[in-house]
Amino acid sequence: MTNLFENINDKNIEKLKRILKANTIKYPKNVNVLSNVKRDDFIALVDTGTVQLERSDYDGNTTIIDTISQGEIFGSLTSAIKNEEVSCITKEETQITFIEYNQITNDEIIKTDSYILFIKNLIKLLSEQVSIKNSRIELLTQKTTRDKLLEYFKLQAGPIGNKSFTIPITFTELANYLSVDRSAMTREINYLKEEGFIKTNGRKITLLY
Amino acid sequence: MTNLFENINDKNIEKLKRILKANTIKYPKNVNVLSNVKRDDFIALVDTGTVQLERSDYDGNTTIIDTISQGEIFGSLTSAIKNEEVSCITKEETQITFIEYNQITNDEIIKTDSYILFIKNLIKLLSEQVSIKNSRIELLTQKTTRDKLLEYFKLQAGPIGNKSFTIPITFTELANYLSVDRSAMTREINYLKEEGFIKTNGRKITLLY
DNA sequence: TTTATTTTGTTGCATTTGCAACATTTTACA
DNA sequence: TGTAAAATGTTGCAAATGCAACAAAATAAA
Repeated sequence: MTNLFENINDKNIEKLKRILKANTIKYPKNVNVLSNVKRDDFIALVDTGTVQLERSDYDGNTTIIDTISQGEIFGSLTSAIKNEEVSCITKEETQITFIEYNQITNDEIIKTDSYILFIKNLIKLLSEQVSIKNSRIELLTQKTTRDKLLEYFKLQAGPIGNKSFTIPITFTELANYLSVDRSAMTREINYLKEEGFIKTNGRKITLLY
Repeated sequence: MTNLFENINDKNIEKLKRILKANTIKYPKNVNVLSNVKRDDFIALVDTGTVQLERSDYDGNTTIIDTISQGEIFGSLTSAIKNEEVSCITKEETQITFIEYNQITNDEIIKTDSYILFIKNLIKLLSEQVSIKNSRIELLTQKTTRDKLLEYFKLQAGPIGNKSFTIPITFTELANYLSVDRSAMTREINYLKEEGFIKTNGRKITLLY
């Protein structure tokens, strides 16, 4: 995942932030960030920490739409956060830098040396977001839990097709990510084991096909 | 939806395209575009027509990952098209302009007058793509077909909350978009009608709540 | 206009899945 | 280290859903 200030040295990062009128704020754990920032179109960069875009159903269930980690961006331009039911919660102590969309092409910034690099990073970052979301859509459009799991395993195995890998999230989070019931997912994993498709050891999965 | 060359006059568009070494190709209906373009990272702009990113299952089922219309972009940076099973099919006669990612910041282009406008459009376009995909993810993560439909209706009703609207796609396409079985979706729509939640007249939906 | 193609409507049935309601294990943290 | 919180494991059951297999209606194409 590309970092917004990749290949730019600290001094120039500070300069860019100043000219962009970037606003850096530190939040404690479990705070709704959006309540503070429902203003203009902006890009929010997670400097440190993690935030999650969550939707709460009428019956209290929570679905995670997106998890944004260090170096990644979110914002009113990219998110369905105009939607009131979506909230943006810090999962740990998190520092966020806000940049107004209109500042990205202000008169001063476009004369700055590291501007081109910054723009290139931003475009790459956004492109990666689209790509990641396409992957998730591919998972979510699978009809059965089994198909979702097998497709997820295929993604984890990577283009080389490793037979063994450790999933980077808990099974509870995976169920949420795939939008299936956790117990039903566990059951399906057991079926896959019984039928000899996979072996598991904690979060380590080994494909047997 | 923002157009990549919005607010740029024809003469400057031509100039930009030339400096970007943009490559414009015309395709007939029902052609796989990607077979021609598996090279470097690129952005593909649909000048006219429509293309669809599709995934074909082992058992022949087709799921539409994305539909790209006039003025919109797709490309190896944004799509999961590195994945071999995803193909990109023209749905009508379609003209596409290809721009290599690295050209977006070439030496000549950054001195061009309309460059800033172009970059701003590109960033906005990419942001909109992320937003659209977030919406679809919101739909797909709904647990039941009923919830998917109601959420889709809510999106169609818009922020003002119109009670009546005509869905812009066929029910067959909607079922595909929501990743549910079409006949099961029809059944659920009937239940919604019986229970007095909605009225329908062809593709016109009226919300009664 | 006639023909072909696509979309829509309908229903029975087997399967999948969510849900509830637990026990158990692991991890986080005071 | 002890305790609270989170994650994992398990199972019965009702409900939701995919699938197959049609017929009919609406559109598009020749």
